[in-house]
Amino acid sequence: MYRTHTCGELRIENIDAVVTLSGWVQRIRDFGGMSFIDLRDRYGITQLVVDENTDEAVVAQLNKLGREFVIQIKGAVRERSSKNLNIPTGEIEIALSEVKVLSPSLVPPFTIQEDTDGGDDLRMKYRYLDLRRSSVRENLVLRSKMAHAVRSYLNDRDFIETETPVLIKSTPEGARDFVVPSRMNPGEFYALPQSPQVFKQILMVAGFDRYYQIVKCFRDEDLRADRQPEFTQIDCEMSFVEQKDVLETFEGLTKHMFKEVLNVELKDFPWLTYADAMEKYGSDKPDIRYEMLIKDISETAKGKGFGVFDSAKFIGAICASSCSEYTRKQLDDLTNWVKRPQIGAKGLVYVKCNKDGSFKSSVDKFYSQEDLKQWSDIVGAKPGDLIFVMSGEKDQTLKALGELRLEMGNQLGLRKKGMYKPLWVVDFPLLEWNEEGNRFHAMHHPFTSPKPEDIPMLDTEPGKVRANAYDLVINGVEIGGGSVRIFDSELQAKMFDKLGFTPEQAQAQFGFLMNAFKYGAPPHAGIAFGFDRLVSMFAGLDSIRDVIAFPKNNSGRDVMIDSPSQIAREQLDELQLKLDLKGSK
RNA sequence: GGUGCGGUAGUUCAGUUUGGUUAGAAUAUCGGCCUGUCACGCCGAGGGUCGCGGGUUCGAGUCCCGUCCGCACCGCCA
Repeated sequence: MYRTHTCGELRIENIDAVVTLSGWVQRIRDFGGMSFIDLRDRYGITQLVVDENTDEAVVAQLNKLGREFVIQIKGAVRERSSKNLNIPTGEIEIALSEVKVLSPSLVPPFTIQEDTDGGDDLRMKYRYLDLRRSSVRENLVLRSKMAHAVRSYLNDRDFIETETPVLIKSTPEGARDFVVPSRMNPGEFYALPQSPQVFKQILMVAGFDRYYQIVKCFRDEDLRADRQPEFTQIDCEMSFVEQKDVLETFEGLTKHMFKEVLNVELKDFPWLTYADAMEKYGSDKPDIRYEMLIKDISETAKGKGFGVFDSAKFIGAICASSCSEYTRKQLDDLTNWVKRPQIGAKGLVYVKCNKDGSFKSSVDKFYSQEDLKQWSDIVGAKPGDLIFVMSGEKDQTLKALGELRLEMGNQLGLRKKGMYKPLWVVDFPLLEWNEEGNRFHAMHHPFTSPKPEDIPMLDTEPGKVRANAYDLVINGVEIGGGSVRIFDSELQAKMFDKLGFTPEQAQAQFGFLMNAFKYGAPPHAGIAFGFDRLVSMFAGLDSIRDVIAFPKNNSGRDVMIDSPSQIAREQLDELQLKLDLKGSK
């Protein structure tokens, strides 16, 4: 028997018990005449003690121990003479009577403790050591709890958890696919799913009525702190429902998770149309923990002789509270910040609303105090506030103001951790124009149903057609999205036509789905949540890497197992594949 | 594909702006002392391809060019 107790278990009640423990040596504190060893496992740390009463054979073995050795020990539980009330086991210690090394350890390349000295790269290479640290482990425990909360909520509501295949078919729409060659079908490839989308819709045709799956999805696109090539979705679909039914169910799921896991009670989620989100926040995933709304001041700002504004399609402003004392340097820094290529603004106009009620702006030459007062009224500025104005093409300007709004939110500490403000963004456009392909792309995916009242516009103004598509946004993070689906094969065929598919292409790519729709498809709708993002939000982290046991780095590499890697010539031969690498490697 | 920041003891970093003696600190490791620590303490030791390649210079961790790697972001992500 390796242990009678875990290292997090023993308390003052266990005094005098003779116990066996196993775990890792966290640290040895050697006082010459006596020594303390912290023994660690997943459950906690228990202090072992060696003193003048300890058997000499045991004392002799101490010299051989080092950090991260796995040992098994036996000893009597006793009360500490000097207690540590910071840890649950801090009132007791084990007087060692036996020590056995189960497995020695090399000196680890970084310290296994809360504030590790290891950098990200090194931690990933030795992820098995990094995972021994309690904070990383706790993130994964949190993840497990959240998955449990998802399953209990959905199981209670008659959802059926169903697995869908991972080796599927490549499609040209959307993200790049990861592809897998098929040995038995030379020259042909599977693709890994970007989402189980078509399978869950077919499960609805099959009459499953309510489906869910916590499932890996794959996209061969560049990575970010919140984007991994393989990631996990809570994927769901429901039959005989309308948009509001889906939103209700998954607002309920979200509230359930917050309550069960974080003990946070969320209020009902507001709805915001995509159009309003863009107008007010310059983003389709607004952070509504704070106001600072974008206001249109085009009317009052034009026609005063300031050429930049006079020629602009749109002039927008936001108001930063209590920032009128911003220095020249701070304003210059912000101006440079919005001029970076990532934002791409041409410039930034400011208006300081001085505490005495006067105004000082970077465009005083063109605008009177009365003009500036008008702007300040529109944005609702008070004396002591600072107004930022940007102009240009409407969509670009709104987005730039949205970025500035987020930056000011950061600077002013308005984006508070531990405060959660969810909302539904609804009525997304069905299509968006793609300059590169010179055609419309589905904004959500090609199975999304247009709003019935907008269907006539499909032929006249496709860009204006709204979809029954929705996103769940929390604190400016897109947590999930979904839509009411098309369940009519005719309308689905029309959608493919609008997306530039020939009937033959549509049939080849998605014929199985349109055929399925010909055999009695129920109205259905669904949603998928990005599980990793949700876990990282619950953990208070900005990156999803620390809530994934074995994440990939910025270049899509797993530095621990060193993948991707080359494969043997024999494997290529078996697949009848030949490499033709362009650059040198 | 693009922009920015970074790469110096096992590790995390300082040193680079303004080129100049033997490249430092903390921590880790090893040795010594220590009976109540829990980030133990004290004393000592070892430990460096300054990412790599080229250039400028009497002299390069420091300046220039190239390149590789890491991180963040833009593009991309239906």
